[in-house]
Amino acid sequence: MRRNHPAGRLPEPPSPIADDGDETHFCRTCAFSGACIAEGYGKPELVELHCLVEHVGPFHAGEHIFRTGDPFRSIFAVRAGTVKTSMVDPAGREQVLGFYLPGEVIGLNAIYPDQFPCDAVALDTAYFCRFSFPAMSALATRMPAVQQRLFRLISKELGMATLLAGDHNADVRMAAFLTDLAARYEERGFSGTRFHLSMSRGDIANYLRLAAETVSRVLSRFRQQGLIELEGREMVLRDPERLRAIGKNLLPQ
Amino acid sequence: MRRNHPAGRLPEPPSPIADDGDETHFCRTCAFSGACIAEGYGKPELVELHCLVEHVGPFHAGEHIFRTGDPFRSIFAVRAGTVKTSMVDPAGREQVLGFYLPGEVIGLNAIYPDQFPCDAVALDTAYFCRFSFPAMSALATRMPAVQQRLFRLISKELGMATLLAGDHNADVRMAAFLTDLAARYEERGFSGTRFHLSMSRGDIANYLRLAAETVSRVLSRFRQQGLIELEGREMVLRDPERLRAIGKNLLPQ
DNA sequence: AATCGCGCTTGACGTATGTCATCTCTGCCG
DNA sequence: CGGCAGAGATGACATACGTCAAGCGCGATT
Repeated sequence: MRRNHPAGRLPEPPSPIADDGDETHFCRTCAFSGACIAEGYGKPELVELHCLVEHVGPFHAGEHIFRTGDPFRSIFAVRAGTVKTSMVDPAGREQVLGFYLPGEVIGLNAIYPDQFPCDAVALDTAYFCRFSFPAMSALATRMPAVQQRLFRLISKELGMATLLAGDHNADVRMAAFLTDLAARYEERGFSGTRFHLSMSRGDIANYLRLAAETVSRVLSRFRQQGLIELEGREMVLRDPERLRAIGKNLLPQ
Repeated sequence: MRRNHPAGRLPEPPSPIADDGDETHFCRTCAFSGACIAEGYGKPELVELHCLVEHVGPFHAGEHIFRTGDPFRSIFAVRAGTVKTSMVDPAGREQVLGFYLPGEVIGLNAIYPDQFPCDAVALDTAYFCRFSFPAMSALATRMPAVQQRLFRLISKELGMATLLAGDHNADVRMAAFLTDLAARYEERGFSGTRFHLSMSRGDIANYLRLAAETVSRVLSRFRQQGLIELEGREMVLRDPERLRAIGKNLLPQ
């Protein structure tokens, strides 16, 4: 069967990177930047927040940021690249928990068990800000905006996990996945209609609790229906509104 | 088909109630009691924690504790009774999010959206401690143990939601559900092998993302296999270890 | 006592999606 | 250049679970 787009590769999408921070300013897209803005720049606490940050990386595709069972000491904000978190269930099957883009935070689910309950693997070259969690907690007790930010980050992640746990068919899951990804790219200032999928079909399938073959079939059908353009891992959303409508049952609001 | 247990009703299980708290002591089973113990009793902050508690109830079966969209001002610790939380998706289908026993806390998923994303309904007569969340946050900034407790409570809920989102068959889901329920009853000092199911088969099915008929069939099979005894909603776990083994893929650790 | 409604169970059947197998394409490496 | 491995697409088939339907038991209402 012929592909329904003209010959030739799609143009390169912009590369998502959020590393515009320095010693005294956060990356604009960082999940913690709101804490600063809320308090006003220049406060002495801000300097402290920066002091407890450590820049780490690069991690290359396939490298672990942390592993299941590692003692929980830090959370990580993605500065550049994409991360997959996953756990291996007692039957030895991998379960993908999430994908994380620049500006997002990984490691929050380690607070309760006090050790990482999952692996985090770079899907492409990735850089991070590492925040010592004890230090951040201590800071949070003096800086209500930081505490608020942490509560909201965890609570938001809880909301996402809840939605994914719902009972939805393959089309809904796939459309919601694409819409969510697009919204997150857009939120961070990247294109919300044109992006690179850093993860394999198998990872997407696993994340959505589908078989890889089902993901292939749904994507093929979406392409036939003119909802998307897709060549390899280069994605163009041709009809974001219909995608949103299809996935609405699984989307917030 | 004949039931495989002798004639006559099962004996009444003990009624789960956790209301042994007073003005200066928390209920032993309360999720917040740890915060006190960690700090040592008698500190002035403890009195403050008690000051921001308001006892509410009774709510009778079917009554709402809060509704979707209500502004988020408080979280609730269950003192007695059982609660179901659920959201209605855009297609109008109910999705049960969880069941909460005495000592457990509801409302944490409202922090991020700043309004309740779900309904909370009493399944039997229920009493609560209501904690003003702003007051509790403020207290948390002065009392690291309270902050820690809140972080851990939300993070734990995140872990549970993640497990439920996994891809597991009906037997695994049902066995894990029963094992988890038993563990939570036991943790609070009630029998972990003999308890009353306050929720309908339909609610269980919805929570586990199965059809009510499937729940009936699985329970019937578990009964035939001698794993459980069940009459109406009175449950006896006859082989908790095998149930745990069946559900292990979905259980923490 | 008769009626009704609801929760629950059980059987028959349909279907969405998983599983297995094959094929293509691409990139990598000797 | 040839061979190989892995990702992805697609078709054929299997199955777990949902849906539909019938029937039972029990408590509430009249």
